[in-house]
Amino acid sequence: MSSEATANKLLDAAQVLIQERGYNAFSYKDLAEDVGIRTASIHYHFPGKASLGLALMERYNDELRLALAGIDGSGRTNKAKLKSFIKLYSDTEARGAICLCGSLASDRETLPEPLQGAVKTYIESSEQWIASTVKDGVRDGEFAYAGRPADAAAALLSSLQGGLILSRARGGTQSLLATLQRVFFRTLESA
Amino acid sequence: MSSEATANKLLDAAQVLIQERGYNAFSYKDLAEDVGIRTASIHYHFPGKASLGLALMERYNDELRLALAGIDGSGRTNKAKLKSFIKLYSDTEARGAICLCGSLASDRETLPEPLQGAVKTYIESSEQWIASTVKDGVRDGEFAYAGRPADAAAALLSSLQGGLILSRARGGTQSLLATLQRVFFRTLESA
DNA sequence: GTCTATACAGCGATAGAC
DNA sequence: GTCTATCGCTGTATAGAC
Repeated sequence: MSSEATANKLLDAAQVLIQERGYNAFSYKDLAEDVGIRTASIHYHFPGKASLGLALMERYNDELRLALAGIDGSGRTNKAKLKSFIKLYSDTEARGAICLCGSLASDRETLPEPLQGAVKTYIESSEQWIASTVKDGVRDGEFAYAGRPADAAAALLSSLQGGLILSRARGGTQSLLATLQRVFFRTLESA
Repeated sequence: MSSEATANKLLDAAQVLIQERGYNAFSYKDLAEDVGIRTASIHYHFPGKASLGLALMERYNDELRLALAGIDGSGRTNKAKLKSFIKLYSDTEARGAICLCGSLASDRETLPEPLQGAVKTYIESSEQWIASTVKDGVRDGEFAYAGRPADAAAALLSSLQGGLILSRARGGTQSLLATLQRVFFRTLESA
């Protein structure tokens, strides 16, 4: 197995485990069993848990950048772009998972500092993109929203992150994220 | 020291630790140091970590019931009541903490089943109270909101829980919760 | 009620063979 | 790259003295 292939498998397994259980409730043993190697071998790819966590969150940030660039290049309306963004979270909800960033943010005080920084980057990137898209939508006459786009962005991201956590805890069958989307667009259509 | 007094001190310390670090990142050693006893003595009050966690969350649910009853008995407007509810979260934000329920909900998959149930109770109680208060506010002409009160409730609670987590992760100086309140009332005033 | 002493499992991590 | 073997530490929990 090439080094990179194994490293990616480790990141995949770690991401699932952190989204399911949190940063402090997964072990090298879990990881080793999922990937099919021994715990000692993990240290060849990542010297410690901190470096694995940082690499994972950096990959997650890269994926976000790629996803947002894809949405921006789609040429759709700003409303449709926001719906695509929310769909990223709906898909996570459908898997019964929470956002990697949200999971790590909950455990923030126990994270190594570089990982805290990567989490912050994810949040800021998301907020900036939402705010920019809301602003464009108002400019193009898609929304009537008279408040600050940055406020709407903070409210949307907060509700999505919180919504994923509450959705799993409620264990309900209906989609909480669909409701959050409805309420958000109602807000944007307020004058 | 009476049994009850020590038990309460243990719950107090555990609550701070869980809100800071999460359920899986605090230990009996932390608890013992905070309260000033030995780890073995904790088992006299709570046979295991699971029973301590459940007792803590049940106390938290009791406090919520009390707080909501106090707000309901205040005779203020529904808008003022909702502001009082949001203030419970603003105060938590000001302490740099997150909600005990939100912290536990993030760790859901690793919690003993009875604790999961208590978390769910907290969420449902909160949503029902918000929905009921929004409904009364619409009836009394305080809001113009034409959507379902339960949807507004889900959106508010999600944004408050997510907002506390994001606020701490951003490490910002300005209050995110104040922004969330502003956006929420803008939504309620939409037709 | 709280203590000392201890059991025992799990953790991340390292050394060195292959 | 992955292995076996092992280290030191920390976790929850128990037994029994006081």
